[in-house]
Amino acid sequence: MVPSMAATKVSAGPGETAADVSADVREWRELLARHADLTCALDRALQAGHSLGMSEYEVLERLAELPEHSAKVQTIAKSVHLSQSALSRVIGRLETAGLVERHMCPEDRRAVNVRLTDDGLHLQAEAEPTQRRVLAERLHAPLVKSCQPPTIGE
Amino acid sequence: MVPSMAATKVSAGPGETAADVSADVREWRELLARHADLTCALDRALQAGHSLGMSEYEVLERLAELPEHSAKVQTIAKSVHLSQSALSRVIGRLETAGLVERHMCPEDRRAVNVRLTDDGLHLQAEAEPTQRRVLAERLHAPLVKSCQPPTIGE
DNA sequence: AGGCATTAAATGCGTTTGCATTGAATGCGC
DNA sequence: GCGCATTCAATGCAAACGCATTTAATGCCT
Repeated sequence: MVPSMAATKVSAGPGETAADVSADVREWRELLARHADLTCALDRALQAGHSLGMSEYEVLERLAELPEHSAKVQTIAKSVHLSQSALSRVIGRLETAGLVERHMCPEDRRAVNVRLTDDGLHLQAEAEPTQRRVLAERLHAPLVKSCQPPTIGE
Repeated sequence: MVPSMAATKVSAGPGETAADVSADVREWRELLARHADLTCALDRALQAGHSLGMSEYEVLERLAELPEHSAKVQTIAKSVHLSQSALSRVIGRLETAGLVERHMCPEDRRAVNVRLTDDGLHLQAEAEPTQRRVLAERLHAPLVKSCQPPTIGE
Protein backbone atom coordinates (compact mmCIF):
# COMPACT_ATOMS: atom_id res chain seq x y z
CA MET A 1 0.00 0.00 0.00
CA VAL A 2 1.38 3.37 1.05
CA PRO A 3 -0.17 5.01 -1.97
CA SER A 4 0.07 8.72 -1.49
CA MET A 5 1.23 9.11 2.07
CA ALA A 6 -0.52 11.95 3.81
CA ALA A 7 -4.22 11.29 3.66
CA THR A 8 -5.35 14.86 4.06
CA LYS A 9 -5.75 15.76 7.66
CA VAL A 10 -3.69 13.48 9.79
CA SER A 11 -5.77 11.84 12.43
CA ALA A 12 -4.05 12.55 15.69
CA GLY A 13 -2.79 9.54 17.53
CA PRO A 14 -2.56 5.95 16.36
CA GLY A 15 -6.04 6.02 14.89
CA GLU A 16 -5.00 6.01 11.25
CA THR A 17 -5.04 2.24 10.83
CA ALA A 18 -6.89 0.21 8.26
CA ALA A 19 -9.73 -0.10 10.73
CA ASP A 20 -10.44 3.58 10.55
CA VAL A 21 -10.26 3.63 6.82
CA SER A 22 -12.76 0.89 6.41
CA ALA A 23 -14.91 2.66 8.94
CA ASP A 24 -15.13 5.43 6.39
CA VAL A 25 -16.02 2.94 3.72
CA ARG A 26 -18.67 1.36 5.87
CA GLU A 27 -20.17 4.73 6.64
CA TRP A 28 -20.11 5.66 2.99
CA ARG A 29 -21.88 2.48 2.03
CA GLU A 30 -24.55 3.05 4.62
CA LEU A 31 -25.03 6.54 3.29
CA LEU A 32 -25.35 5.17 -0.21
CA ALA A 33 -27.81 2.54 0.87
CA ARG A 34 -29.95 4.93 2.85
CA HIS A 35 -29.94 7.39 0.02
CA ALA A 36 -30.93 4.77 -2.53
CA ASP A 37 -33.70 3.45 -0.34
CA LEU A 38 -35.18 6.84 0.42
CA THR A 39 -34.75 8.22 -3.04
CA CYS A 40 -36.46 5.24 -4.52
CA ALA A 41 -39.30 5.20 -2.01
CA LEU A 42 -39.86 8.94 -2.19
CA ASP A 43 -39.81 9.00 -5.93
CA ARG A 44 -42.34 6.21 -6.10
CA ALA A 45 -44.63 7.71 -3.50
CA LEU A 46 -44.55 11.19 -5.03
CA GLN A 47 -44.97 9.85 -8.53
CA ALA A 48 -47.82 7.54 -7.63
CA GLY A 49 -49.63 10.00 -5.43
CA HIS A 50 -49.00 13.32 -7.09
CA SER A 51 -47.29 12.76 -10.42
CA LEU A 52 -44.17 14.48 -9.18
CA GLY A 53 -40.56 13.46 -9.34
CA MET A 54 -38.25 14.11 -6.46
CA SER A 55 -36.51 16.98 -8.19
CA GLU A 56 -39.78 18.61 -9.03
CA TYR A 57 -41.03 18.24 -5.50
CA GLU A 58 -37.85 19.67 -4.12
CA VAL A 59 -38.20 22.82 -6.17
CA LEU A 60 -41.84 23.24 -5.22
CA GLU A 61 -40.90 22.78 -1.58
CA ARG A 62 -38.20 25.42 -1.68
CA LEU A 63 -40.55 27.92 -3.26
CA ALA A 64 -43.34 27.10 -0.85
CA GLU A 65 -41.03 27.85 2.04
CA LEU A 66 -40.49 31.41 0.93
CA PRO A 67 -43.02 34.01 2.04
CA GLU A 68 -43.33 35.35 -1.50
CA HIS A 69 -43.34 31.88 -3.11
CA SER A 70 -40.94 33.15 -5.68
CA ALA A 71 -37.22 33.18 -6.32
CA LYS A 72 -34.65 33.60 -9.03
CA VAL A 73 -33.43 30.46 -10.72
CA GLN A 74 -29.97 31.11 -9.48
CA THR A 75 -31.21 31.29 -5.89
CA ILE A 76 -33.06 28.02 -6.18
CA ALA A 77 -29.97 26.45 -7.66
CA LYS A 78 -28.08 27.05 -4.46
CA SER A 79 -30.47 25.06 -2.32
CA VAL A 80 -31.03 22.16 -4.64
CA HIS A 81 -28.62 19.50 -5.73
CA LEU A 82 -28.97 19.84 -9.44
CA SER A 83 -26.84 21.31 -12.16
CA GLN A 84 -27.99 24.61 -13.52
CA SER A 85 -29.14 22.98 -16.73
CA ALA A 86 -31.08 20.25 -15.00
CA LEU A 87 -32.76 22.82 -12.80
CA SER A 88 -33.70 24.85 -15.85
CA ARG A 89 -35.42 21.82 -17.28
CA VAL A 90 -37.15 20.90 -14.06
CA ILE A 91 -38.58 24.40 -13.96
CA GLY A 92 -39.60 23.96 -17.56
CA ARG A 93 -41.54 20.84 -16.67
CA LEU A 94 -43.16 22.54 -13.69
CA GLU A 95 -44.12 25.44 -15.89
CA THR A 96 -45.65 23.15 -18.49
CA ALA A 97 -47.61 21.50 -15.73
CA GLY A 98 -48.86 24.89 -14.61
CA LEU A 99 -47.26 24.67 -11.19
CA VAL A 100 -44.90 27.62 -11.55
CA GLU A 101 -44.63 30.67 -13.74
CA ARG A 102 -41.51 32.25 -15.17
CA HIS A 103 -41.31 36.02 -15.09
CA MET A 104 -38.52 38.21 -16.26
CA CYS A 105 -36.74 39.92 -13.44
CA PRO A 106 -37.05 43.70 -13.86
CA GLU A 107 -33.89 44.65 -11.97
CA ASP A 108 -31.72 42.18 -13.83
CA ARG A 109 -33.09 41.23 -17.19
CA ARG A 110 -30.82 38.21 -17.45
CA ALA A 111 -32.40 36.63 -14.41
CA VAL A 112 -35.74 34.85 -14.26
CA ASN A 113 -38.13 34.83 -11.38
CA VAL A 114 -39.90 31.58 -10.73
CA ARG A 115 -43.15 31.84 -8.88
CA LEU A 116 -45.42 29.17 -7.51
CA THR A 117 -48.93 29.25 -8.92
CA ASP A 118 -51.93 28.45 -6.78
CA ASP A 119 -51.98 25.00 -8.29
CA GLY A 120 -48.34 24.59 -7.43
CA LEU A 121 -48.87 25.69 -3.88
CA HIS A 122 -51.79 23.33 -3.48
CA LEU A 123 -49.94 20.41 -4.96
CA GLN A 124 -46.96 20.97 -2.73
CA ALA A 125 -49.23 21.13 0.29
CA GLU A 126 -50.80 17.87 -0.80
CA ALA A 127 -47.53 16.16 -1.43
CA GLU A 128 -45.80 17.24 1.74
CA PRO A 129 -47.52 14.71 4.02
CA THR A 130 -46.56 11.99 1.57
CA GLN A 131 -42.94 13.00 1.82
CA ARG A 132 -43.07 13.27 5.59
CA ARG A 133 -44.67 9.89 5.88
CA VAL A 134 -42.02 8.18 3.81
CA LEU A 135 -39.28 9.91 5.74
CA ALA A 136 -40.79 8.92 9.06
CA GLU A 137 -41.16 5.34 7.88
CA ARG A 138 -37.74 4.83 6.41
CA LEU A 139 -35.24 7.42 7.56
CA HIS A 140 -34.34 5.43 10.64
CA ALA A 141 -35.66 2.04 9.71
CA PRO A 142 -33.26 -0.86 9.35
CA LEU A 143 -32.10 -1.22 5.79
CA VAL A 144 -33.63 -4.06 3.89
CA LYS A 145 -32.60 -3.32 0.33
CA SER A 146 -36.09 -3.58 -1.03
CA CYS A 147 -36.91 -1.23 -3.79
CA GLN A 148 -38.20 -3.40 -6.54
CA PRO A 149 -40.67 -2.08 -9.07
CA PRO A 150 -44.14 -1.71 -7.52
CA THR A 151 -44.35 -5.48 -7.02
CA ILE A 152 -47.26 -5.81 -9.36
CA GLY A 153 -49.31 -7.87 -6.93
CA GLU A 154 -49.68 -4.90 -4.64
CA MET B 1 -33.80 19.81 22.17
CA VAL B 2 -35.15 16.31 22.54
CA PRO B 3 -32.74 14.96 19.96
CA SER B 4 -32.98 11.22 20.49
CA MET B 5 -36.75 11.22 20.43
CA ALA B 6 -37.86 8.13 18.57
CA ALA B 7 -39.43 9.57 15.48
CA THR B 8 -40.12 6.34 13.70
CA LYS B 9 -42.86 4.85 15.78
CA VAL B 10 -45.80 7.04 16.57
CA SER B 11 -44.77 9.58 19.11
CA ALA B 12 -47.20 9.26 21.96
CA GLY B 13 -48.74 12.39 23.33
CA PRO B 14 -48.29 15.87 21.92
CA GLY B 15 -44.83 15.15 20.56
CA GLU B 16 -45.91 14.98 16.94
CA THR B 17 -45.51 18.67 16.38
CA ALA B 18 -43.87 20.36 13.46
CA ALA B 19 -40.56 20.38 15.31
CA ASP B 20 -40.22 16.61 15.16
CA VAL B 21 -41.28 16.39 11.58
CA SER B 22 -38.91 19.01 10.36
CA ALA B 23 -36.14 17.22 12.20
CA ASP B 24 -36.69 14.41 9.72
CA VAL B 25 -36.64 16.86 6.88
CA ARG B 26 -33.45 18.46 8.09
CA GLU B 27 -31.81 15.10 8.41
CA TRP B 28 -32.97 14.13 4.95
CA ARG B 29 -31.59 17.29 3.45
CA GLU B 30 -28.26 16.74 5.10
CA LEU B 31 -28.20 13.23 3.74
CA LEU B 32 -28.98 14.55 0.28
CA ALA B 33 -26.31 17.20 0.52
CA ARG B 34 -23.68 14.81 1.78
CA HIS B 35 -24.54 12.32 -0.88
CA ALA B 36 -24.39 14.89 -3.63
CA ASP B 37 -21.08 16.25 -2.43
CA LEU B 38 -19.43 12.86 -2.12
CA THR B 39 -20.90 11.42 -5.26
CA CYS B 40 -19.74 14.40 -7.23
CA ALA B 41 -16.26 14.48 -5.73
CA LEU B 42 -15.76 10.74 -6.01
CA ASP B 43 -16.96 10.62 -9.56
CA ARG B 44 -14.62 13.42 -10.53
CA ALA B 45 -11.64 11.94 -8.74
CA LEU B 46 -12.17 8.45 -10.11
CA GLN B 47 -12.85 9.73 -13.58
CA ALA B 48 -9.87 12.05 -13.64
CA GLY B 49 -7.44 9.62 -12.06
CA HIS B 50 -8.55 6.28 -13.42
CA SER B 51 -11.21 6.80 -16.07
CA LEU B 52 -13.77 5.10 -13.90
CA GLY B 53 -17.28 6.10 -12.96
CA MET B 54 -18.58 5.48 -9.49
CA SER B 55 -20.76 2.59 -10.56
CA GLU B 56 -17.88 0.95 -12.35
CA TYR B 57 -15.62 1.38 -9.37
CA GLU B 58 -18.22 -0.03 -7.05
CA VAL B 59 -18.49 -3.20 -9.07
CA LEU B 60 -14.75 -3.61 -9.28
CA GLU B 61 -14.53 -3.10 -5.55
CA ARG B 62 -17.10 -5.74 -4.77
CA LEU B 63 -15.35 -8.26 -6.96
CA ALA B 64 -11.95 -7.41 -5.52
CA GLU B 65 -13.26 -8.12 -2.05
CA LEU B 66 -14.10 -11.70 -2.91
CA PRO B 67 -11.35 -14.29 -2.59
CA GLU B 68 -12.11 -15.65 -6.04
CA HIS B 69 -12.62 -12.23 -7.61
CA SER B 70 -15.69 -13.53 -9.31
CA ALA B 71 -19.43 -13.56 -8.77
CA LYS B 72 -22.71 -14.02 -10.55
CA VAL B 73 -24.37 -10.89 -11.84
CA GLN B 74 -27.29 -11.52 -9.59
CA THR B 75 -25.03 -11.66 -6.55
CA ILE B 76 -23.38 -8.39 -7.43
CA ALA B 77 -26.77 -6.85 -7.92
CA LYS B 78 -27.60 -7.42 -4.29
CA SER B 79 -24.67 -5.38 -3.00
CA VAL B 80 -24.88 -2.52 -5.43
CA HIS B 81 -27.53 0.13 -5.76
CA LEU B 82 -28.33 -0.27 -9.41
CA SER B 83 -31.17 -1.77 -11.33
CA GLN B 84 -30.47 -5.08 -12.93
CA SER B 85 -30.35 -3.50 -16.34
CA ALA B 86 -27.98 -0.74 -15.30
CA LEU B 87 -25.70 -3.31 -13.73
CA SER B 88 -25.72 -5.36 -16.89
CA ARG B 89 -24.54 -2.35 -18.82
CA VAL B 90 -21.90 -1.40 -16.28
CA ILE B 91 -20.51 -4.89 -16.59
CA GLY B 92 -20.63 -4.50 -20.33
CA ARG B 93 -18.51 -1.38 -20.12
CA LEU B 94 -16.07 -3.02 -17.75
CA GLU B 95 -15.81 -5.96 -20.12
CA THR B 96 -15.17 -3.71 -23.09
CA ALA B 97 -12.45 -2.01 -21.08
CA GLY B 98 -10.91 -5.39 -20.35
CA LEU B 99 -11.39 -5.12 -16.61
CA VAL B 100 -13.73 -8.08 -16.19
CA GLU B 101 -14.66 -11.16 -18.16
CA ARG B 102 -18.05 -12.76 -18.54
CA HIS B 103 -18.21 -16.53 -18.34
CA MET B 104 -21.20 -18.77 -18.56
CA CYS B 105 -22.00 -20.41 -15.28
CA PRO B 106 -21.80 -24.20 -15.70
CA GLU B 107 -24.25 -25.13 -12.96
CA ASP B 108 -26.89 -22.67 -14.10
CA ARG B 109 -26.58 -21.76 -17.73
CA ARG B 110 -28.85 -18.77 -17.31
CA ALA B 111 -26.43 -17.13 -14.95
CA VAL B 112 -23.23 -15.36 -15.86
CA ASN B 113 -20.09 -15.29 -13.83
CA VAL B 114 -18.23 -12.03 -13.82
CA ARG B 115 -14.55 -12.27 -13.04
CA LEU B 116 -12.01 -9.57 -12.48
CA THR B 117 -9.10 -9.67 -14.91
CA ASP B 118 -5.59 -8.85 -13.78
CA ASP B 119 -6.02 -5.41 -15.28
CA GLY B 120 -9.22 -4.99 -13.37
CA LEU B 121 -7.62 -6.05 -10.12
CA HIS B 122 -4.74 -3.66 -10.67
CA LEU B 123 -6.95 -0.78 -11.56
CA GLN B 124 -9.11 -1.31 -8.52
CA ALA B 125 -6.03 -1.40 -6.33
CA GLU B 126 -4.88 1.83 -7.90
CA ALA B 127 -8.21 3.52 -7.53
CA GLU B 128 -8.89 2.50 -3.97
CA PRO B 129 -6.57 5.05 -2.38
CA THR B 130 -8.25 7.74 -4.44
CA GLN B 131 -11.60 6.74 -3.09
CA ARG B 132 -10.33 6.53 0.46
CA ARG B 133 -8.72 9.91 0.21
CA VAL B 134 -11.89 11.59 -0.98
CA LEU B 135 -13.89 9.88 1.73
CA ALA B 136 -11.42 10.94 4.39
CA GLU B 137 -11.47 14.48 3.09
CA ARG B 138 -15.19 14.97 2.76
CA LEU B 139 -17.19 12.39 4.66
CA HIS B 140 -17.12 14.42 7.84
CA ALA B 141 -16.17 17.80 6.51
CA PRO B 142 -18.58 20.69 6.90
CA LEU B 143 -20.79 21.01 3.88
CA VAL B 144 -19.93 23.82 1.57
CA LYS B 145 -22.01 23.03 -1.50
CA SER B 146 -19.08 23.27 -3.86
CA CYS B 147 -19.17 20.90 -6.70
CA GLN B 148 -18.77 23.03 -9.74
CA PRO B 149 -17.10 21.69 -12.84
CA PRO B 150 -13.34 21.45 -12.31
CA THR B 151 -13.15 25.24 -12.01
CA ILE B 152 -11.05 25.47 -15.11
CA GLY B 153 -8.52 27.81 -13.57
CA GLU B 154 -7.50 25.19 -11.04
C1' DA C 1 -42.01 -36.34 -21.29
C1' DG C 2 -44.93 -31.96 -21.82
C1' DG C 3 -46.55 -27.66 -20.17
C1' DC C 4 -46.18 -23.62 -17.33
C1' DA C 5 -44.68 -20.44 -13.98
C1' DT C 6 -40.15 -18.69 -12.47
C1' DT C 7 -35.60 -16.82 -12.69
C1' DA C 8 -31.30 -14.89 -15.07
C1' DA C 9 -29.40 -11.60 -17.96
C1' DA C 10 -29.66 -8.59 -22.05
C1' DT C 11 -31.89 -5.06 -24.77
C1' DG C 12 -35.38 -1.39 -26.60
C1' DC C 13 -36.94 2.78 -25.23
C1' DG C 14 -37.94 7.01 -22.96
C1' DT C 15 -36.45 10.11 -19.21
C1' DT C 16 -33.24 12.68 -16.60
C1' DT C 17 -28.84 14.25 -15.87
C1' DG C 18 -24.37 16.92 -16.53
C1' DC C 19 -21.02 19.24 -19.51
C1' DA C 20 -20.25 22.44 -22.87
C1' DT C 21 -21.95 26.03 -25.54
C1' DT C 22 -24.92 29.77 -26.81
C1' DG C 23 -27.21 34.17 -26.49
C1' DA C 24 -28.51 37.89 -23.87
C1' DA C 25 -27.75 41.39 -20.22
C1' DT C 26 -24.68 43.55 -16.95
C1' DG C 27 -20.92 46.22 -15.23
C1' DC C 28 -16.25 47.57 -15.02
C1' DG C 29 -12.23 49.90 -17.01
C1' DC C 30 -10.61 53.10 -20.04
C1' DG D 1 -19.47 55.92 -24.90
C1' DC D 2 -17.06 51.30 -26.14
C1' DG D 3 -15.19 47.10 -25.59
C1' DC D 4 -14.55 42.92 -22.74
C1' DA D 5 -14.81 39.82 -19.12
C1' DT D 6 -18.58 38.11 -16.30
C1' DT D 7 -23.05 36.30 -15.11
C1' DC D 8 -27.70 34.36 -16.00
C1' DA D 9 -30.57 31.07 -18.10
C1' DA D 10 -31.54 27.99 -22.03
C1' DT D 11 -30.21 24.38 -25.26
C1' DG D 12 -27.44 20.68 -28.05
C1' DC D 13 -25.66 16.56 -27.04
C1' DA D 14 -24.14 12.30 -25.15
C1' DA D 15 -23.99 9.32 -21.05
C1' DA D 16 -26.44 6.66 -17.60
C1' DC D 17 -30.44 5.29 -15.47
C1' DG D 18 -35.05 2.55 -14.71
C1' DC D 19 -38.98 0.12 -16.54
C1' DA D 20 -40.74 -3.09 -19.50
C1' DT D 21 -39.86 -6.67 -22.57
C1' DT D 22 -37.31 -10.42 -24.57
C1' DT D 23 -34.65 -14.71 -24.84
C1' DA D 24 -32.93 -18.56 -22.59
C1' DA D 25 -32.56 -21.97 -18.99
C1' DT D 26 -34.72 -24.19 -14.77
C1' DG D 27 -37.80 -26.54 -11.86
C1' DC D 28 -42.06 -28.22 -10.66
C1' DC D 29 -46.24 -30.55 -11.33
C1' DT D 30 -49.02 -33.71 -13.63
